[in-house]
Amino acid sequence: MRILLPQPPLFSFSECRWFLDRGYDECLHRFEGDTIVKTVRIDGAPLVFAMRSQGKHLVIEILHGAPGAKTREQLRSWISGWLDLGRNLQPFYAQLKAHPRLAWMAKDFRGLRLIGIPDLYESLCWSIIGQQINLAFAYKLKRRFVENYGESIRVNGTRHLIFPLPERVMRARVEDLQQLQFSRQKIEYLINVSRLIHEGRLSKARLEALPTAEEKHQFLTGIKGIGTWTANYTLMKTLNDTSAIPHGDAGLLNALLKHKLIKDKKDKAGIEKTFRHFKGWEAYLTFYLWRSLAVK
DNA sequence: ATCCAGGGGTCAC
DNA sequence: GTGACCCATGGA
Repeated sequence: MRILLPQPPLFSFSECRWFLDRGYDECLHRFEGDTIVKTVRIDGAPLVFAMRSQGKHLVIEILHGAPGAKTREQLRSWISGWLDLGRNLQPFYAQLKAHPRLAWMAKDFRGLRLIGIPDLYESLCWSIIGQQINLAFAYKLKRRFVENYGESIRVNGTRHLIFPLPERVMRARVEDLQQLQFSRQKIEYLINVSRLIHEGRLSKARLEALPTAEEKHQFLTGIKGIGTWTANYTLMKTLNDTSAIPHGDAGLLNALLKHKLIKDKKDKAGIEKTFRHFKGWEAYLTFYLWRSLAVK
């Protein structure tokens, strides 16, 4: 009962693996050789799948979860969004190759896709958890969050963690989360977002229904704990908006400095000038710039 | 020891 | 609308 997904042009599983396997303590997926094993929720139900690249396809196997036709189709669609498989990267590569300082990335990172976080709740929680702290610590906090409030599923003797449901986090005790080294603000934001999602006042569908990026941005920043960085990060990672820029992002600024595209971190003109060459592909440029921090 | 982390809210001016 | 301050802790 395998699912086959054709690999689009300008897609490289090994390039995408860079992001998925960067050495951080990721608790929602892991690699076993060339195979990634990941947990997701499909219609709220936990599912564990394995995926590897084979020839011209991605081969997916469901290890846990109802393998019905509907689930398979939903998983296929989920993975397509996660790896941004439906995107034609040709225009982005044309712009990238024309850039005097960054053209090399088109060759060196060829086939790297914007790896997303299709689940809005997971995306917002991760943004809140990761705010202001270094990534190693952020992954530690995420693991504690998932281990304490999520579910765990055993497949062939291995334990797999499933991201928590908002209803559970909504009822979490502040003291318990403080024990896990969450700051009072992060706890407040997490519980509040959990409530909004659980009550249906905030959902991916509701967000997608808003006609413009500005309205989506406004809707998100109206929520406590979600500022301009998180709003744009969400548009980029969850709604696959290739025009979104996570303004103020530390990694983005460091990469722009590294490639001498800005003179300091307040150089708004330099930032604007750089992104002007990548209209419609700002999120991809950002993702490639993050990638560039890991080389040389 | 000091500064920065894949920020955001609050408050003073 | 801008800037100082706080949150909390880890890592370099």
